[in-house]
Amino acid sequence: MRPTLQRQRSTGRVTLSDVARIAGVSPITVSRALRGERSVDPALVERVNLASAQLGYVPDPAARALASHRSNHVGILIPLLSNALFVDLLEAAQRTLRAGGFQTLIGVTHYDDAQEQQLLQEQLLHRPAGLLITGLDHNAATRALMAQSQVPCVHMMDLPSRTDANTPYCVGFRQTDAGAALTRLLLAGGRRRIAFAGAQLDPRVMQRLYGWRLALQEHGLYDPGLEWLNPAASSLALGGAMFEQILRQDPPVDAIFFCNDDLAQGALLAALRLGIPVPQRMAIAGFNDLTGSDQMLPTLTTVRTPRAKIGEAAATMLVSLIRGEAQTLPLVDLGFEIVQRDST
Amino acid sequence: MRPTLQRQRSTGRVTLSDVARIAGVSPITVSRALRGERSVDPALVERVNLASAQLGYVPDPAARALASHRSNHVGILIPLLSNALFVDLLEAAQRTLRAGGFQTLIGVTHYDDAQEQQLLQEQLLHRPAGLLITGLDHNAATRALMAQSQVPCVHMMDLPSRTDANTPYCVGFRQTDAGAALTRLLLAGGRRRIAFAGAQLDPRVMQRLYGWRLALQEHGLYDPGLEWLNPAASSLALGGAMFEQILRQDPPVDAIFFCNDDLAQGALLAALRLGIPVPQRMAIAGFNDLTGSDQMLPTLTTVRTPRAKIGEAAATMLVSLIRGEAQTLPLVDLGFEIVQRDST
DNA sequence: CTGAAAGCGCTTACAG
DNA sequence: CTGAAAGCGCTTACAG
Repeated sequence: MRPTLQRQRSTGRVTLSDVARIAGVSPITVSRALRGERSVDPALVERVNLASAQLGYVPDPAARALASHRSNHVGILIPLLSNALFVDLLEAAQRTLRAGGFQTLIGVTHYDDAQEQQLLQEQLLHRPAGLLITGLDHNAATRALMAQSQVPCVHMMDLPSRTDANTPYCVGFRQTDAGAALTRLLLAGGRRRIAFAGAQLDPRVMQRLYGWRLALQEHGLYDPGLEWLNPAASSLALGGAMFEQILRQDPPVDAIFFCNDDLAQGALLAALRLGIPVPQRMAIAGFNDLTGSDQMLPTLTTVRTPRAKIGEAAATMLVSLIRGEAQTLPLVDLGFEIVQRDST
Repeated sequence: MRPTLQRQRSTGRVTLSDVARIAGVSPITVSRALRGERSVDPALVERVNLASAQLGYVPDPAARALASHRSNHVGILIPLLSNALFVDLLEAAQRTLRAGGFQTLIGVTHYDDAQEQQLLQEQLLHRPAGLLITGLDHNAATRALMAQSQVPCVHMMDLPSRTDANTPYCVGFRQTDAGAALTRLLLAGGRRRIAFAGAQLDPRVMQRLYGWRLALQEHGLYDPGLEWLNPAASSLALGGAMFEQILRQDPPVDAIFFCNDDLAQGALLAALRLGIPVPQRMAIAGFNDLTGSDQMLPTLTTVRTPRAKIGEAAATMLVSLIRGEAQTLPLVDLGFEIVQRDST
């Protein structure tokens, strides 16, 4: 016997053809049965499933992607991992997507348009089945990439101010309303000079700012001098520094609405350090209800945002878009909750 | 003319063959030139690069993975995203891997062996080029999967206690030494009854515990009653609760070594709430130097761990393993740094 | 409802 | 140093 000239490239991997052989059908039928395509004889589906389980068959994602021009990846784009908010969003989305059989590709944009575009481009190379992206504001290049790719996409966190025929799929809550609601709580508590302290200045912070502005204007208490905006990243240290600045303002401020809890926590610690009584001399409120806000001294009044629910609902919506299932509304408002504690 | 019977499946995508045609060489030569394989005429490489740039060619990762049995994915396994420690580790690793042209697949194990195994299995389906995994302790099934897969792997955070021929690739620092060093600092400050408060009880926490034990034994001050271990997840609230418990211990404790900064921060807040003077009545120390520890009142003494450096160095090591470059030592010790502040 | 053929876009294994 | 052929493991597009 001469040596076999067969070219050996096969890994020991179980393939579709192996399943087909055992089930006694063609490979295409196996493919269809396993993907749950209708129009396959239920009896054959049964045989295919049996053979597949018996052999421990698992489809090769690369082969599938190459043939179908669509992978089982879902790209997720978030601004930061250092804000617990986005970690909660991400974990919930990832859990839901995994359950649906998708692999997540995570891109951290650092609030940078160029990085966002670059990350999207890299994700698109993998022909993702879907995209989950934070926010509604993206530059033209990014929007063009998304549109060209034809990949289903759900936006998280923000909701458009008005709905029309072109409304993108989005799951979130109304940041402006939340900002206004928190401000009204402070007003109801008798505060008159309420400052807004914002960092990062991303679109969601700006929407909270608008909400705050609206609420003050309703009462004729708006003063541009009460806007303290710093483009630096949000942190405890920055919150402390902003608190000290605002404390020196004249006429005196009697409440501060920080755009994120870490700033507010930093302010609370600074107040402790300086011996400023909170809420007597100064009321302090935050946003997001992050870890530790209920442990501070005094405990922090804030807005609880439903980021885990948003991540889950956005992923669920995306999966049903990918599967081409009947879609309900493109816009899901998950609301928010004011959490009043001792700092106001 | 009869209609063309050509089957239309092509996307408008630029392929290797397009580049080959323009460059006037065979597709295989393009493939080799672009992958930087040596043994291609430099003049041809030049032509290929030109043609490739001109057409804006980008290789299809799925086709590449299918043909070569290796994707450009790198799997990363970390326990949690809710501990800032792992976020820093992840971000640094991901940045380095992206620069090397790899896509990361992130799996969050929640300190659960079954989840870890499941996530690894899913990642392995994608035939990753490499693996980055947290810690050295994994169950038999996980170890078997890693070994079978033959995928290069680097372990992060931990270092094995002894080195032998089978030492896995790892980048981290000696947790035991760090635990002992921090304890010795407390001893040097005159503390005699030093409690260890641990949560989560993962392998790294246990190593810190051993270090603490060693240091106390050196001074004949070890007492098993000083070990406060709680398997629950680490949090500010838990730190506060543990502080209150330990405070009531008799004979009284004069210092507490918390296994993670969030516990210590919670303890500091509880002390403030209860009016317990820190460090006079009780010294408090943490571990990791997380965000906010330098903002607390008093500021927190802790151990600064080089997680960003670990992520970067581990990724760099992995990339060179993937590329088959000459390897230096399989073990990289990045050390740690004691940060003495006002709480001790 | 089912299948034979072709193709997705690369790389491997040979050969020269 | 270079290439023609085959193959990776699936799915698409036709046809019946």
